[in-house]
Amino acid sequence: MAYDLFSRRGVRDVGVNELIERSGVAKATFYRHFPSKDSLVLAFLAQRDQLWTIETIVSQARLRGTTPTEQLLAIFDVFGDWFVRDDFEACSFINVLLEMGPAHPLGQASIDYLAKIRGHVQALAEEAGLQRTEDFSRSWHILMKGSIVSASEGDTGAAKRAQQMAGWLIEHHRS
Amino acid sequence: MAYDLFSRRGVRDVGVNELIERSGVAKATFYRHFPSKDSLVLAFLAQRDQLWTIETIVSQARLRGTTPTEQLLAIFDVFGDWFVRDDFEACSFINVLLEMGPAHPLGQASIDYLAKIRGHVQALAEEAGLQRTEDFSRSWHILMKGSIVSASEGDTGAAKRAQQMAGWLIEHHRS
DNA sequence: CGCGAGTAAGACTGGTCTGTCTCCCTTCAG
DNA sequence: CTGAAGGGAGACAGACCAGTCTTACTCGCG
Repeated sequence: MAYDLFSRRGVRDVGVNELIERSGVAKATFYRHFPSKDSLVLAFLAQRDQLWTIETIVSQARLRGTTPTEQLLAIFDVFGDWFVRDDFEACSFINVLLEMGPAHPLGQASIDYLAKIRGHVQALAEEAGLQRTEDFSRSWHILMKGSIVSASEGDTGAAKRAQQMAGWLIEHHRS
Repeated sequence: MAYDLFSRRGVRDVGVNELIERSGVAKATFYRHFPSKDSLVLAFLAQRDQLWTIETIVSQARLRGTTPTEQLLAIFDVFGDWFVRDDFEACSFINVLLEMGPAHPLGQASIDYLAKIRGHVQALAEEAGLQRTEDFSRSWHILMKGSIVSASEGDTGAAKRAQQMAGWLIEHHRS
């Protein structure tokens, strides 16, 4: 409920009143469960990490490839399918970070979840036996985030483009 | 005035009342010049294109390199200097696009200005005699946008990383 | 039965937002 | 000198915001 509204329209555009009304819960009940709207947004970000990062991107990518290298590249296959969906809503972590700024607690939380994504990439890179996996995952993440922004602009081929550069990146981290 | 506030804190976070008060102009006067806040934001985006895209990124990059290829790569040298500035405020076009969505007029305008940036890259690629410059500029733009988001997260080395991948991209578009 | 916990509904507070309107002063042209 | 135009200051409207609180109702448990 709140997840769909927040991920589709952004955390700033959806007010507490609307959430209350749509979920059929009373306002006092809401504030008994969450001390503030920000704490609900924090819960949303945690749910986003679980549903999107872990259960969609990472697990899908692991399913689509047999070797760790294939699984890494498969991330952009998953992105390719995701970018053409009509309910494509970009990355909530990037959205919240840019909307609230890195100093805001919600921006900080977004930075942490983005670092977690980078951790998944780094783990796959380790499994693939690549060199300098910290640098690798940071470069890889640039491709992921850049392609997401390009997809927001309407470039549905952004995933393929990023995947090509990702292939070169893997090559340069083999030795 | 409005330019600094909008670019630093985002167009949604800065209200008309604050702009009025800081600029010492009367509210009626403001609304005589601009029919709505959105039209002021449109003017801001145009100014951002002029001051930042054209007069900072493009002209700086052209100054720092002698050949078109060097000038392309110099974009990320300019980014590197920009990322470490304490008043680094990311890319207003990306911010507005993600904040308002691609359907909103301001989101559309941001998409147009981002396409303009891609046009500058494509022109440099033409000068450098690269192949498939449309694809090239779209891939290049992924690196630009990805590194900006990474810089927002605090990765000050994002420009160097993007520049390395940009070098590989140039190589693959030579023939 | 009786009581307390939880909840729906929604009024309310104090603040914000965009945008309109009034009042009054200054400036400048004829 | 006079009158029109424009701008500063700010009240105001109407809508929204997050968050608090009151009222009335419905449960489950002893």
